[in-house]
This record gives sequence, structure tokens and C-alpha cells, in this order.
Amino acid sequence: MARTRTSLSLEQIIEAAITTLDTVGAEKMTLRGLAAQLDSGVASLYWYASGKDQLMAIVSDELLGRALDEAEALERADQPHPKQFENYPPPEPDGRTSTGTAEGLLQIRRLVLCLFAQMLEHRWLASQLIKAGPDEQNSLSYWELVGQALQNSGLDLTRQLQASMVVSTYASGMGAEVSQRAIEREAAEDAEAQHTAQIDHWASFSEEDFPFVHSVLGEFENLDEASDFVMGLDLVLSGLERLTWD
Amino acid sequence: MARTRTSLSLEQIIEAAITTLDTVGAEKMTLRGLAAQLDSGVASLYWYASGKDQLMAIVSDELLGRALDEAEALERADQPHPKQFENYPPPEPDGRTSTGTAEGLLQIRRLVLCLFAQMLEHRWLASQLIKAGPDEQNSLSYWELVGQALQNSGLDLTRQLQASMVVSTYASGMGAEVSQRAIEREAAEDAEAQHTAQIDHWASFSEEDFPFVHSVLGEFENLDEASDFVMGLDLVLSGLERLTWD
DNA sequence: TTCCATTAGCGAACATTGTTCGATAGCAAC
DNA sequence: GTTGCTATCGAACAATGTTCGCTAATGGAA
Repeated sequence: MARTRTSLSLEQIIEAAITTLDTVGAEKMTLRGLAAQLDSGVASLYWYASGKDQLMAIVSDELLGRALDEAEALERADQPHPKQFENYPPPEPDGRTSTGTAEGLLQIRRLVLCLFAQMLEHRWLASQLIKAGPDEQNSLSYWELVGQALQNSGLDLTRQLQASMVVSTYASGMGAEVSQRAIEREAAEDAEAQHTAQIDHWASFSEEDFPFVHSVLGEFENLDEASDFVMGLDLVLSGLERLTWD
Repeated sequence: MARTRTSLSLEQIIEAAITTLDTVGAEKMTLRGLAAQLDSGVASLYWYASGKDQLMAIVSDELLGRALDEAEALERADQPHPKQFENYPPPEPDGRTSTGTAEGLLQIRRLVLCLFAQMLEHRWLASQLIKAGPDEQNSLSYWELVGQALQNSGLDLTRQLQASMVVSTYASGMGAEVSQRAIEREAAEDAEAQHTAQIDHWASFSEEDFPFVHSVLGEFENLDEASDFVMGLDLVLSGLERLTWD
């Protein structure tokens, strides 16, 4: 009277893996835990992926794909970025910038912010994207889209290549840093207290040795976790824009 | 007639850990291996650090400290950057930029490049710096130095804070990405063949779907592993410079 | 010199994890 | 009915971070 053996599918596994990763994080997520959530055995997972690393690569590529879809949808709807970034309007292009360049930079901005939105939702994604090179399918598409947006910029080919890699690299690199800070913040039971404690700790250092840190402690309330990422992205794009002037 | 038990010191452990990490990488470095190299027992390491994580945090902070020392030495010698970056001269400041700002940006550039030099020498460093927040001593000093370089830039305090965090975050985030690619390249026995194989693989995708990738494949020979990092850094700094104009 | 608390070192065992192996059940085709 | 392929899983393996408890050295106080 054995119950029917559970039957899996890659989509189910991906789904379960995402929720597990979201709740416990990348380090703490174990194949046994994942199998248990699927009401299945550990070894079964090895039929769908060669191991934990590849499984996470597959899952990451899935989320990267969703980011690409979102970006395409936004472009069709003529939206400059996902709605959660309304407080960060794209900077005005300079008068010296060709409309082709300005449009390309806006496309890049939209694309990267869509990816960053996924990173905010899935804190483990960025560091995983770092580990897996541009081998997976969607990773290549992402790079391609960034590059296409640069083709009308007037930059020479070498610069286009360099810029495309800088932008793609920026997203995962900076995203990983921001995600890490978010993870630490969430790990503390009381995030608010943790934050003020951190600031107090910094304030405890000698003002003589750390004048800048002291001068700036009061400004933290003006920032949220997305500020760094978006400002850095806009700095890079601003620098790229300026490259096209000469 | 037992041989004298080996006596350790934190400095020895750090030294051995660095060489071990350099040779086998962060994942493959085990406490047992480290203890063996020190001709000591595993449990002994726990007297000096609370575990593997803290040990790596200590080691990372040590290397960050060396980067700070190097930057200070270079500043005293009036060198714009470590000698391995001679092929990447700092960009000319624009006429609209105050000398105070231009000097500050150069200081930041020198500092970040010194850290990046350590990352090139120690491939595991960047991703480790991501994991450990700005708690350790030298990490705070690093942030402070970046901030001090911004104090004469004319930016308001909130912008100073934001910019300082963007720059510090950029270094480890982008460094982690670049390091990861270098690790993968070294993992292959024949790095050269691996590289051309990668390019061939990209070339195998349809030119219709990936026009940019195809257009740019021939440009890879113009880049080295430091290109991305330095160009991205200069883009960020260029964007910062432009922020001070308005 | 003797005693003893502190510092430092270490072997052995533990718990957890990714991974592999071999067996087996469902199932479709011949 | 036999065969072969797909999918599943329990059990065992190997590696690793960590803890426990015991022991050796050290050096100052009695």
C-alpha cells in the first residue's frame, strides 16, 4: 500500500529552491532541506542537476531571465524603470549628448535596475551571479542587451566591449555588496536597534582620527539600501555619457 | 622525550593562511590543511580565532592594512598609482573642476588601486571583504580615507556619504567579479586555450540573435583583467567629478 | 623549591553536508 | 512477458567546521 512515489519536475525544484533560498539564505540552504520541502529524497535532485552548484546556477539564470522579461515589458510600456525606483529619477542627459546615446543609456539603466530589483527580492542572487560566469543562456542575453544599447553611442568597438563588461560586472558586484549588508541587517532580530547601535559604535571612535566618519553620521537617515546602487550606477552612466563627448 | 610542542603566533597563522589561500583558494582551504602546514593541531587555531570566518576576516583586514600602507607610501613619493598600473594613466581633470576636487579624486584613485593590487595578488580577498562589513579596524580607516578625499569636493554631506560608500563598495564588489573570472581562468590547465575556446563558444551563437557579441569578439585581445576594474573606477570618478560642476 | 592558576596546544569525537552507489519501481514499446 | 529507459530513493561515504576535555608549559607567589 505504498503511496505513489513523489514525482518531481525541474520547475518545481526551481520554485522550491527559490523560496528556500529566500528564507534561509545560500549558505544555510541544504539539499536535504530542499528535498524535504519537495517531499522527496536527496539523491533525486541529482537527476536534474549535477550538484548544488549547478542547481544554483540554474535557479540564478531563471531569475535573471525574469529580470530580462520585466525590462522588456517596461520598455514596451515606455516606463523608465521598475516602480520601486520612482524616488530615483534618471538624470537629465547633457546637451552635448546625442539622442542615440541618451536612449541607450536609459535602456541600460532600466535593464540593470530590473536585475537589481530581483536582487533586492532575492538576497542570495547577486553573489551567485558572481560565481557563475556568463555561460548560462540568460547571462549572455543580458550582456548582449547591454551591448546593443551601446552600439549607437559613437564609442569605438573596444570601448563598447569595455563598457558593456563594466556595466554587467557592476550590477552583480555592487549588488552582492548591497545584498550582503541587507542580509546582515536582517540577521539581527531588531534591525532598527542594530542600525543605531552601528552608528553609535562608529561614533565611539576618536573624532580626531575619523573626522569624516563623524561628520557624516547624521546623514545616514537620508539613505536607503538602494541609494548606493542607483547612485553608483548613475555615476557610471554619467561617466559613459561624458566619454561620448570628446 | 617528546619533541617540544609547536608554538604558534597570530602572525604565523596569518602568514600561513595567506599562502594557503593563495594556492588553494578560499573554498578549498581547510583548517586541517592550515594546521598541517603550521605543523600543529586543528583545535589550536580556535585559540586565536573563533572559527574559520573570523580567521578569514582577520587575514583580510591584514591585507587591507597593507593596501593602506602602500597608498600612504605612494602618496609620500608623489606616485599616482602602483607601478603595475602604469598603462592606465589617470584621466585629465576637466577645466571646470576645482583643484581641491581633482586632488581628492586622485587620492581616491590611488587608494582604490592599491587595494585592487592586493586583490590581484590574492584572488580570494575581494569576496571575503564583501562578507565582512566595515567592522574591522582597517576597513573603517579605508572608508575614512575615501571620505576625507571628498571633503574638499564641494559636495554636500549627504552626497559625500553616498559617494564614499559607492566608492568603497565599488572596490570590493567589482574586485570580487574580476577575481572570480581570474580564478576560473587559472582553474583551467591551459589558460590560453580556455580563453580562445570561450570566444569560439560565443561565436557559435547565432549572429542574428547576438549581433553585439559577434561584433565585439575580436576586441578581447585589447583587454586585460585589470581593464574592467580601472575603467569602471574612472567612470565612477568621472561621474563624481561631473557632480561637482553644477 | 613547591604549588597553582593561567596560557597554550592538541587528539578524538561530533554533527552537518555534498556526493555517490546500487537497487528498484513505473511505464512504454515490441 | 520481456526489455530497456526514466525517475526515485535509502544508505553509506568522505570531507569539514566545531567542541570537549585533557595535558603540557609558564611564571609568579608562598
